Amino acid sequence: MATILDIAEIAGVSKSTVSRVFNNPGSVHPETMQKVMEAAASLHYTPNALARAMITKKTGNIGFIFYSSQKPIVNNPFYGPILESIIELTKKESYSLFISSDRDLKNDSGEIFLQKQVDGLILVSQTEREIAETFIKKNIPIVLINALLNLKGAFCILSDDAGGIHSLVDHLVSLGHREIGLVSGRFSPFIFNRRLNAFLEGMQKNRLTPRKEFMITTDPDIPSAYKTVIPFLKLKKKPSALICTNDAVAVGTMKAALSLGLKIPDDISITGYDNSELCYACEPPITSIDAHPGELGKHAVDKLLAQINGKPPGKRVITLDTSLIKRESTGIKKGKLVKEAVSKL
Amino acid sequence: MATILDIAEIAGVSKSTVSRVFNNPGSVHPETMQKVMEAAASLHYTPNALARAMITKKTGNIGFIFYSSQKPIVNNPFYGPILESIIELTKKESYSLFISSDRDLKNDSGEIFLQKQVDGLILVSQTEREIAETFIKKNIPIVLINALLNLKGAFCILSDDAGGIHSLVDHLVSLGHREIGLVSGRFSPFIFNRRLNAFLEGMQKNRLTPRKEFMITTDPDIPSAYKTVIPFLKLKKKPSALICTNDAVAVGTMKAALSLGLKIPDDISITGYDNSELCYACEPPITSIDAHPGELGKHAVDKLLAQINGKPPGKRVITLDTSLIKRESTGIKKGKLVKEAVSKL
DNA sequence: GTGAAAGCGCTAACAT
DNA sequence: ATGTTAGCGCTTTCAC
Repeated sequence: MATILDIAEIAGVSKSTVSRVFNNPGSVHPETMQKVMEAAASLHYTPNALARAMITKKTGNIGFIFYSSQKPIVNNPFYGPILESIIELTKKESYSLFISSDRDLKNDSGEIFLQKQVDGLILVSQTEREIAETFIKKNIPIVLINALLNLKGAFCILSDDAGGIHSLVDHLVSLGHREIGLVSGRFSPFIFNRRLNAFLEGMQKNRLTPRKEFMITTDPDIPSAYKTVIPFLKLKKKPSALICTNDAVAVGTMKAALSLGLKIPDDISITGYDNSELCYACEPPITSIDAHPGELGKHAVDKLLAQINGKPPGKRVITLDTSLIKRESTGIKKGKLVKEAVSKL
Repeated sequence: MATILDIAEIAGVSKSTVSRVFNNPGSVHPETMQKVMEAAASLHYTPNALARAMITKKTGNIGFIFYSSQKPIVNNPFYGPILESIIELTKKESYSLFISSDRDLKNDSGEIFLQKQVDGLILVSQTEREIAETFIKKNIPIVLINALLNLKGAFCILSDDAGGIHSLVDHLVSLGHREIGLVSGRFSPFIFNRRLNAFLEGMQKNRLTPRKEFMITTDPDIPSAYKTVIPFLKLKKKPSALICTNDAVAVGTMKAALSLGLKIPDDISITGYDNSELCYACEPPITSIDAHPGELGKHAVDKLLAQINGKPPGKRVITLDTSLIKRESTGIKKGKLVKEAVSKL
């Protein structure tokens, strides 16, 4: 592998001049520059990013760290699009992206340990306070997505889960539903609880009493949701609408309902969350919440780069709005309430 | 940030000894080792991976390079799971994973240029011969996934697309179908053509003549497929079965058929490819091909690490089998052929 | 078993 | 505008 010394020799200049050609071209005589460029090309020279980073203390790397218990991170309707947008945006700013799990942040003895050199970190999903503190202390900028830490230097990008769930409850209520259930997917505790509490709040705001029997929990994939929900749907007493905390759960729930001969939305309305492809792959298409994951990624990258570049990073906590996407899985509640509901529309 | 020099001072030894403690613990007196470890702990020492890599010429990094035109790479039913498995496996081997697009491999003047230091690269989807050659020449091991290059040192992991498509054709033929169409998603030319040719071959093997009017092309997402396929399905003369080159295309096609009042599989059988969640999210569930993307990732990592560690990497080209997953979107062809078909089953 | 010294490839003062 | 020098943090001979 060619080095600047090889180039310097061929071009008949010192290695500092070669270095300048690449880092501060303005300060070099055009003719010298020409010679250096030619020499570099002839050697197929590639600068050694390591050596450069050692001096500049800038690696040009950003770490994307995910919560290891969040098993499918790439094939996740929420985190996948976030990662996709972060890849895109960091690339645009000429940063490279390192992917690893939070478990790799600790060495064998459990101490927090940054294996790789990075200029900043984006920590996604559940994040331990200790991890965040360690990096802040080491002056490595961090941004958290979907985690909230009351810690100076811990910039948090959140989605307005409460708003999302509220808009679903309101939507269902406006359709005449009073008995609304919740099918919660087992996500990180943070999100799990955020959505659960939002549901309780949303019901309360509408002067409705959430019933414990109408709140169930499942692994957040289609087959699990299907299995979990079948016995529940066989019960005599069941809600006229179900809010599922993500689309996979909604699909499983819907399939279960259909298999039991229930009509959707006539017999039961169902909503999802994430607004993934699943929503319009199934029949009927599912009403869902678009959390704009790409936007979350964008804000995270912006805040991280601001910190790295010493610019004012702005507010420490940002919560992004969600959008309600109405589809055919939700409809007017059958029965005596129909008229009232219609008048509300 | 603490360095080995700081530790050396506290422990009262030379920095070489400190270095040895971390790299060759056997060669150090237990007592000395103890002192060094304590000093390191007290300083929350983290080795500088950059400095180490500069000397050892091993970065512990692997690059995952994707074809930039392959836009959704993370949220892709085929490449997503590959990435997921590669993240998992490289992590297990204590490597870090760098993600970037093939476009970042070239500098402004179009020269191939490795911005980051890596021990090896996994190049996914379409890969330019020139890129592969450059890295091989620089002695950086590479493995290609879903690309075939006749080039010494270019290890290729392929999925048996032909086998997959053939098993679909055979399956449909066994159900009595004779008029089979193809809805091709616009993927990379390599995969596009592989599946197209496999279709032609598969038909031929069954002594059937593929008809050009029954072969259409679409962008590989649900809404595009839906739109593309509607006018086609309105034609009088149409096939009794359609092979779609991925699940999203199949879902779009199925939705279009259903919207036109066609019954599936009674009026038309439809197959997908990828065996993603979409297959069982829709109604009826879609017959598809599982290409075992996780296995592709595993083979890629294995071959790459073998090269990196100087072990025999084995065969240069590996083609992995696929599995046919039968579901309810395919059924016996209606009409006079039913009896014959049933007898074949 | 340990220390001294050299050097990985590069940048960044400091000169000139 | 260019060359000289020092040094980033670490590993690795080579002595002892």
